[in-house]
Amino acid sequence: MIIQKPKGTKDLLPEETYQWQEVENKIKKVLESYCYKEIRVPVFEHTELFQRGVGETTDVVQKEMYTFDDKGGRSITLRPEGTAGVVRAYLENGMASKPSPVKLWYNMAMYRYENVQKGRFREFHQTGAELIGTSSYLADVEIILMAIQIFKKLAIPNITLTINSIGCPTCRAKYQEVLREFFSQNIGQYCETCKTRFEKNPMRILDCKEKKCRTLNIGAPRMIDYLCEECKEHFENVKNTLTALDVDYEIDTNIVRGLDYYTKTVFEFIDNTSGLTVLGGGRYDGLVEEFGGQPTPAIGFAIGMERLIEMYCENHKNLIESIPDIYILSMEHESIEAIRLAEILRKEGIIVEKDILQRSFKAQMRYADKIKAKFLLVIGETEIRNHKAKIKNMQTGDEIEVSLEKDEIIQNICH
RNA sequence: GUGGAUGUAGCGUAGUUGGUUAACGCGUCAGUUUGUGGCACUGAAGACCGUGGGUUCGAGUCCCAUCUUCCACCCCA
Repeated sequence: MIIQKPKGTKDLLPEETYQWQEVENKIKKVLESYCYKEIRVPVFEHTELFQRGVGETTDVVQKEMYTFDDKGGRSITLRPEGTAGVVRAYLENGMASKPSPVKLWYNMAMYRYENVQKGRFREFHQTGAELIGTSSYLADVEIILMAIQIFKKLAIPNITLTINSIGCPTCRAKYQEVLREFFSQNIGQYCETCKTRFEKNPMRILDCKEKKCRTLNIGAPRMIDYLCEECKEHFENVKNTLTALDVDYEIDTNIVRGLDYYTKTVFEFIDNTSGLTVLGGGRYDGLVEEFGGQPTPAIGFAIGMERLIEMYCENHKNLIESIPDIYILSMEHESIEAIRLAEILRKEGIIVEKDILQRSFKAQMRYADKIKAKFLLVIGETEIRNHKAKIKNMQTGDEIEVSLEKDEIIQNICH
């Protein structure tokens, strides 16, 4: 083996591809039932889009982007997430003047230069939804409900919905001051990364996994206690409505999303078995404006497809693959007739396999069996002369004589 | 970026204290004489033992480096 696939990438073999399609189709049905429309945007964008959208200080932008100069000297980046590109497309294509709200969904590959581990790849896929043009808590509720429906549709158990509010820029700035003050008391005892976080983004310290930091964090001020009136009311409305709708959720005041554009409501769906986040999302009321549009509130989420499918397959072992309806067995003298018949049947939507290796009769029989062909038709000299042949049911071994007419053949293999 | 484990035919494995043509199972292909598969039997193809150095008369077996895969930190979906 001279060349192997780049680190963090995956080949999807036919078996898995069918599994993916199954999951993708189910998700699509849910999304479309909420009137979301599919959008596809470029794999690469100008680097600046992500720097401004995702945020200069985030890890994603600072150390995880696939960035390069193209031959024209432009700085290009492989998308590390979907929202920035979708919002860019929304503005660039004048979708702001479509009836509001604009509801979009996507299923796209993402690229992040990270170290590979469980549920983490350098090329991975996200299916996401973006709801642009409403600040109402009803939007938050709808998008969370839609996420829940996806898990229901896929019959995936054992997930927890956690929500939090990280406020708007105004109240968050105030909170960060308070937080800095709290941390400054014994910042010396924190781990090294937390010390740099203290300067860059103190909220991240809350998310630290180090034991000593965790204990130091006890009693830290919580964002939700510092929300401004508007943010507070919004969050209350979201919570109350979810409760009224019998939605189970937990409030996790430590959820700090890694992308800078989030505001107000943020939420995650956690796989209780692996502890990984399979779906994450939140409001991003400032992003459209950041990209030069009119101030436009929006909310969205993204599902980690590799993680989701991993969960799905634990509960669904059934394999779907396309197997031939019929195998046409013929020797070389009759190959023209066999090809003609195969073409006619395929035109009718029948899945047909036939010999293209010029194998012996017996080898063809064996092959038909191995590929699990449902029926078998032998075309030989006598069959062509009499315009009649036997269709064999490969499971039962029964044979029925039919004329070599497509209708009669189809009739006998479709039921 | 840091730390730990891993790497032998398509897949799963065996390879004894370093010693001649690297073994087995599954799979693949072909055959077991008249046009009917699944079983069984026979045979074949397929591995420069992840890669590159080094030690040695001699390395899949020892040493170093590097890459991959897996796991943890970090971060995220």
